[in-house]
Amino acid sequence: MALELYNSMTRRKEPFTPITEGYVGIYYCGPTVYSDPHLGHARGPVVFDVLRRWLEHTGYRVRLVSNITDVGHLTDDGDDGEDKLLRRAKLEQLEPMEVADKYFWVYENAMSALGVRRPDITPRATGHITEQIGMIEVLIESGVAYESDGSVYFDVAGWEPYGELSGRDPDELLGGTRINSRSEKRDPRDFALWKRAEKGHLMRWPSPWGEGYPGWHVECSAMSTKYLGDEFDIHGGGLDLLFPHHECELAQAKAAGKPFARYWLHWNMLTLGGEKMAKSKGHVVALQDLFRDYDPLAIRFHLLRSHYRSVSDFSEESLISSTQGLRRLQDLYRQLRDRSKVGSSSASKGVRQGGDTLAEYRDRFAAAMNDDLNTPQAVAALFDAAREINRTLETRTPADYVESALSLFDDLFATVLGLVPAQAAANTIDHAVLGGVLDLLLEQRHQARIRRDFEGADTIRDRLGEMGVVVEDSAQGSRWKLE
RNA sequence: GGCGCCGUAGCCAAGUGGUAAGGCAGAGGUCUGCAAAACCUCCAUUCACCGGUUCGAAUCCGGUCGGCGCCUCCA
Repeated sequence: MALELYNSMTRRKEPFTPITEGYVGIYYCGPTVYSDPHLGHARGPVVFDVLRRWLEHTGYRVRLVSNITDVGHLTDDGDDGEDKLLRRAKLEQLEPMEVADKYFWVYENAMSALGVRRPDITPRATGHITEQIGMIEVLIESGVAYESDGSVYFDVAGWEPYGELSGRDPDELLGGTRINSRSEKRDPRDFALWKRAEKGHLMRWPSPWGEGYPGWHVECSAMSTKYLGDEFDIHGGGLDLLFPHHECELAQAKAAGKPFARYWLHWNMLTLGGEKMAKSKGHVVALQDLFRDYDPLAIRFHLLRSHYRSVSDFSEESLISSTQGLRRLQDLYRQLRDRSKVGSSSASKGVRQGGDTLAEYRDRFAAAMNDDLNTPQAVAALFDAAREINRTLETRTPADYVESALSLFDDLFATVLGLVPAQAAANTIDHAVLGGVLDLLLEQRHQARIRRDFEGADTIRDRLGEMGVVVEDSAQGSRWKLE
């Protein structure tokens, strides 16, 4: 079964066919870096990270581009709105670029903790002023943009398809728009491509229209097409960006003669107590705060346990339940690695396709992922696989079954969903000494148990437990693991 | 007002015409010196409510109630 994705443009699931066979170009809108990232900022990157991994797993070569907005946006639709970055800069007594850089790295580190692989390209708006100016010039030449007193606006009325993505009727947009008599816009619906920099405005660049700074929407049109071509496969973003941001991006790009994105993917909002997380209202859960109490990978897992197009209401209770569930899968993965190491250093590699009784789970996983990235169902398939594997491991342990199970979890759990801590791979080497010492202690404890010195055995277990080392006894002997 | 979405067990959450996935929590059991882990069993005759279509609906249509998003910056 082939991949289908829900395309916001057509409002349907569509079979995914890339422009160039075997290659996929993806762009999604990253954050404006002016304050600490919150949980809502994590959903898109995690979902697109999994999309990218799934595409790669199924044989595509992917180029993933995600921007960083480091030119703030206007805080209101008036001509004298204050820039978010500038406001923050004043608040923190910093250069605007200092603010952007500070929060860029906070964002980067948070995404990294969440197991999000870095995009292939992370373009910053301030690094692409030239491209943006170039695109604006094309739009002016085409007659769909006009200069007005040092600023440039897109002429919405002059672009017939406007509204095609969001399903909005341009004529009805007038209704709710405030009439501003002193506006330099010809039409209240027109949006800024370039803004004249007033005196004291810190971020400014020279342009054919005087010193100023780019409008918000144009950066994405310019940077996505620069790195992915005038037409590319997938454009993503939060549902809250559908209008006006993506509508405007699309209008600009098409008016400049670029076919632009073929599939538009929008992830839905995260809510807190039923209300959308919003920085402006302080109604957010900061990622840094969550990281103090929860494993970042559990947060990643939690995000994948709901479908990206559904609203997901966040609570610590639900995150705890995800933490528990993830632990079960990770424990099994660890055990499979241990068993594989012990049992089959020589015979393993070639045998795995022989007795793959777990193919059913791979198929279910694939079917779920191909169905518009239904990660909740994919995860469910893994839980079912885990139960069967655990059951089998209790009774008999054919070497190829262990290899087959490990292969399944390597591919789907570790590689595609990215739910294994990065250092796990290096664990065996880094912890060689630690492991040896722990094995020695467990041997001592085993001797104590044989003597029926349970007090002594329990002391070892308890002391290790205090250090974060969990000891588990089984028919095959005792195991330790780091919590 | 315009456009759109949602309401599934204690909690989280799939399923959008064929008779309710999965996770967490909970109960009982197996194993164990104990514990942990794991496994087994149980846990929604029912999908906000009312009508309709259909052999058959959580899924389609109409209505009611409740909640939310976008239309201004927003992941």
